[in-house]
Amino acid sequence: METVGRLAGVSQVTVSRALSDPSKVSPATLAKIQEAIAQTGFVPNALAGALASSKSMLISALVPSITNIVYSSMVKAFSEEMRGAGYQILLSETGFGPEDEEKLIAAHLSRRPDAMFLTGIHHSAQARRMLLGAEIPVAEVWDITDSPIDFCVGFNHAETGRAAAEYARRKGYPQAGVVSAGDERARRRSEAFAREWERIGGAPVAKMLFDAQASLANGRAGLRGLLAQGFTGGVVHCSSDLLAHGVLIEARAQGLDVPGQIAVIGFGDQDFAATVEPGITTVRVDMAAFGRAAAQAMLARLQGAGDGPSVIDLGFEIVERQSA
Amino acid sequence: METVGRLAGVSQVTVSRALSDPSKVSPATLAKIQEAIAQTGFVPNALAGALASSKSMLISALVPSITNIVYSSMVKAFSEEMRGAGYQILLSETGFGPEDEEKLIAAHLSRRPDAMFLTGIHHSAQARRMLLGAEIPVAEVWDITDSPIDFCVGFNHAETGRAAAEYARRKGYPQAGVVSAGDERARRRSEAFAREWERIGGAPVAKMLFDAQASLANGRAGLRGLLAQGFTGGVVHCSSDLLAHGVLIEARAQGLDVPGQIAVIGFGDQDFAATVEPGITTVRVDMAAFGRAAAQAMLARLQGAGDGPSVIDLGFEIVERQSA
DNA sequence: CTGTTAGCGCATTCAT
DNA sequence: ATGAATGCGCTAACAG
Repeated sequence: METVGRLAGVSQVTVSRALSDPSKVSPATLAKIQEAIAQTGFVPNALAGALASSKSMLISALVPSITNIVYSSMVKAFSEEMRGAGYQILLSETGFGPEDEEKLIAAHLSRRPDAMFLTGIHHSAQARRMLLGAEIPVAEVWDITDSPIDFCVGFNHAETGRAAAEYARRKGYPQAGVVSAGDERARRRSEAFAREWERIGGAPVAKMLFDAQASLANGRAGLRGLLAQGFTGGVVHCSSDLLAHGVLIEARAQGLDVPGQIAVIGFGDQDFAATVEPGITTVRVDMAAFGRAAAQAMLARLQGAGDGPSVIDLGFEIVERQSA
Repeated sequence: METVGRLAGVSQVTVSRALSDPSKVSPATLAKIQEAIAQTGFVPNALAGALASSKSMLISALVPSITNIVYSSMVKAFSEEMRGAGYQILLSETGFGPEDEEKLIAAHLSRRPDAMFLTGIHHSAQARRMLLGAEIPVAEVWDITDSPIDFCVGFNHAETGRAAAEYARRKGYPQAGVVSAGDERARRRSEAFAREWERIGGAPVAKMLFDAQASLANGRAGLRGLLAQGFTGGVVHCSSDLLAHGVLIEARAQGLDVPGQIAVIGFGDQDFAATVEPGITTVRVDMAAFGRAAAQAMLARLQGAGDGPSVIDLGFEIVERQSA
């Protein structure tokens, strides 16, 4: 800025002003400064700016996996919204489980983000302490709790399982099975389905619980596993649409009619759920909406507009298609 | 650090040393400092550190879309590798097209990243100038060119199309069609397929070129479009496995035999390509490998180990399955 | 092994 | 509308 200023015949402060609030500088000098910037190829140093102003315009975001469309579409919506307000996103993957998350949170906080986006509501005590100590807005997204660190945006996972169980019972399927991916929230949905199914009179539920992430291959293996357990037909509750699609493929490969012999309920309402044949009956949750809602609540806090609600439940809805 | 130092009975510098290189501090004071840190909940300010040392330990990464598994898996592999060396990733979406990319590059450079990860080889002149001016390692990934800004890691997109055409001709399919997504590289693959197919004696190629991203729905619409154009059967080259899967679904919905009436070639060898039925014949490119290779080359430059090769061609391979 | 002295490049007072 | 002075919290020499 010093150099640019000299070239424009003004001081460093004036250059700073021209950049942060052009209206505070006379049009004539503004023009000279802009020319000097163009000539020198000057790029302001945001590190120094952040240090001086203690506003980094940086938002930290931590998700379990960026290759998982559920999280990446949340982050996408979130960052588009935040970018509109001038913020950039420092994104990291935590994997599933709070161990490494703690180190990551520390690393992120050292960059003095203006706010933080976290996935889920389970964080180590130390992590909570650090977050509280940072005194910045913290969003916990994709799940809800009564005691968020700051605020949470999500829905009740167990409730989706119960709703699916009730739906399936109403349809009169003779048996039920679940196929579930390894993450904690997926398990909670599946467990809730099974428990509710049995509670309202269903026969004991066959289970295929994977440790790995959801994939088509696991969906196929899941149905094979259920059949091997003596599951002879009925409804299969899957912790994600991807698994549901895999079950569909395996059912067809085995010559089983869907939904006549095997009915399938997915989760997520990904775009392909409506496109495959038969269409997948599923639980719709609007991933992008979580990202947007988190961003809006965060921006409100960043702009000091009171604290707003601390629990934002966006709910879900069962979408009936042909698979169940 | 001042506060921590007072608590530990040492000066601020000693605290700095204890953090950056514990071996430069006596075990006794180190212990005292660590205790003081624990008591105060001190989190070092990486902004100040970066400003003072001109090493931000930050890597900028720009991808067209984070919800696209192709890019997100590249970034995933890249960031895992870079994180191992202590770097964090500042990630942004550029969308497709170099317009907004320029602004994003400027925004990223203002944070003084130690290096930059770019997708593709097409960047505005102004962007190139800024990047060159920043004097940092720049990786251009997922495509290759003879004149990278710094270095590139990718493969020849047109060549994949030509290889697919040759494969398809050898198989003797009577006609060919292409279904292509909107991005420039997808187009290049599709165009190369069509041109080569016709060059080596194939009949004129029917085309369905979408402006949008690939999706199952577009794959289905693509096959419908080809059939409407008078395509009566033969091979369909798709710019991605997702489109290929959509074509497969539509073919089945229309009662067309695969590969008897409709043969399908995809691109990418995503995990589902081997799982669906019939398995998708496709062009395998190892997304994670691009990320890793980019990271390794970047780390070498960051550690000043000469400049290394500036064009890293990781190639591709055709994977034959049942669909073609 | 530890402390002192200078900046890093800006934003933020307070002047003028 | 502009400038001078000060400090954000740290690292990098240089002493001792």
